[in-house]
Amino acid sequence: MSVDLEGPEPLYRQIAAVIAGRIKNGTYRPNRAVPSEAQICEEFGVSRRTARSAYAVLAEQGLIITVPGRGTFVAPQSSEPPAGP
Amino acid sequence: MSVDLEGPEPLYRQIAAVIAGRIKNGTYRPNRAVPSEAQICEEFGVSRRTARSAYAVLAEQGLIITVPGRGTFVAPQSSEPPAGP
Amino acid sequence: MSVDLEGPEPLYRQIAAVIAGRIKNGTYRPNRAVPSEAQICEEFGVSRRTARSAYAVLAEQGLIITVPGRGTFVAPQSSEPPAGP
Amino acid sequence: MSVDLEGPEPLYRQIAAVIAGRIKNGTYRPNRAVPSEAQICEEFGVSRRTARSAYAVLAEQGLIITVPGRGTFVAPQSSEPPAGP
DNA sequence: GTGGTCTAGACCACT
DNA sequence: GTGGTCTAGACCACC
Repeated sequence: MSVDLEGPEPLYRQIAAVIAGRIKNGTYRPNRAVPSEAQICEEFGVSRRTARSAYAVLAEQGLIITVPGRGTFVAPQSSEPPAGP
Repeated sequence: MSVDLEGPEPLYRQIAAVIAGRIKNGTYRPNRAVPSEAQICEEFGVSRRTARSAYAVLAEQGLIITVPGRGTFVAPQSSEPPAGP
Repeated sequence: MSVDLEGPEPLYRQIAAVIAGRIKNGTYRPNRAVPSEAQICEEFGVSRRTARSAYAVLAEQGLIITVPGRGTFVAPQSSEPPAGP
Repeated sequence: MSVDLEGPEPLYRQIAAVIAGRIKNGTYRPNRAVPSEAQICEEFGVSRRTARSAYAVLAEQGLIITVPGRGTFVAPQSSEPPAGP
């Protein structure tokens, strides 16, 4: 769940992977908020720039959507929902 | 740990061998950075071109990987890790 | 250019009318910024909510457009431009 | 060909539009370099951050491709070539 | 020389 | 509070 500051993988990609994992395992659920950019800065100890880059990756993958002034949310039908019928 | 300026072995191969040795004996560990090209230039007193050639050899052997904008790193499962279970 | 705190007209409408006047007489020109919400607060001594309400009126009239992260601007071809051909 | 620093459109989008126009009208031709990020900074008087954002837009549209250490280039079959058979 | 990554800070509208 | 935009600076590998 943590990132490797000294590893070869860019920080923003590591963070994106961590958040993507939480979305896929149901920690963050569809139509619910993911941590704000500021919270990402705190949790991973990175600048806002890096936090935004991480979320840009996830948005490009369609996993999250951002709403100016409101926040960032897990996309409605992202990947595999944690529970079926 | 030094190089032989007058021997038959090309400088860049001598340097590559030194670095490979440090990787194999655990001085440089998997997923951690090796010295930057600039640091190689300083340590061995060589040009940047020579430093690059040395790292090209190591990359071809799969010992290191380079990541644009982040640096050069020891490959994840390179050769023998310094400590077992 | 001032507002009437005791009159029947809501503050935000009075402010909207003042700004609309400045747009129409060319004080604020097309594609140029109008005062930020914070500046409206200062100039008229109102709360941010009131400033926002005033600008909401102008946006509804098509006189201004807002761009997240950049500011608020006079619409491209708003009403009567100050100078003809 | 210039940008409006005070207009509502974000700078990076204005720059992206200018470069896209030059690609479409043949000023910049397929498989040829577009201005480097540094040149964009100079020509439009913006920071490198803004220059990169502009090129990110064009890359997303498939108009350009970037090659680390080499430069940025017009994509091979971008849009309408300026001359037919 | 090139682009890729990262930091620390700012101001804006929006809720 | 939120995200969107922008600046000024840095270090890195790559050519």
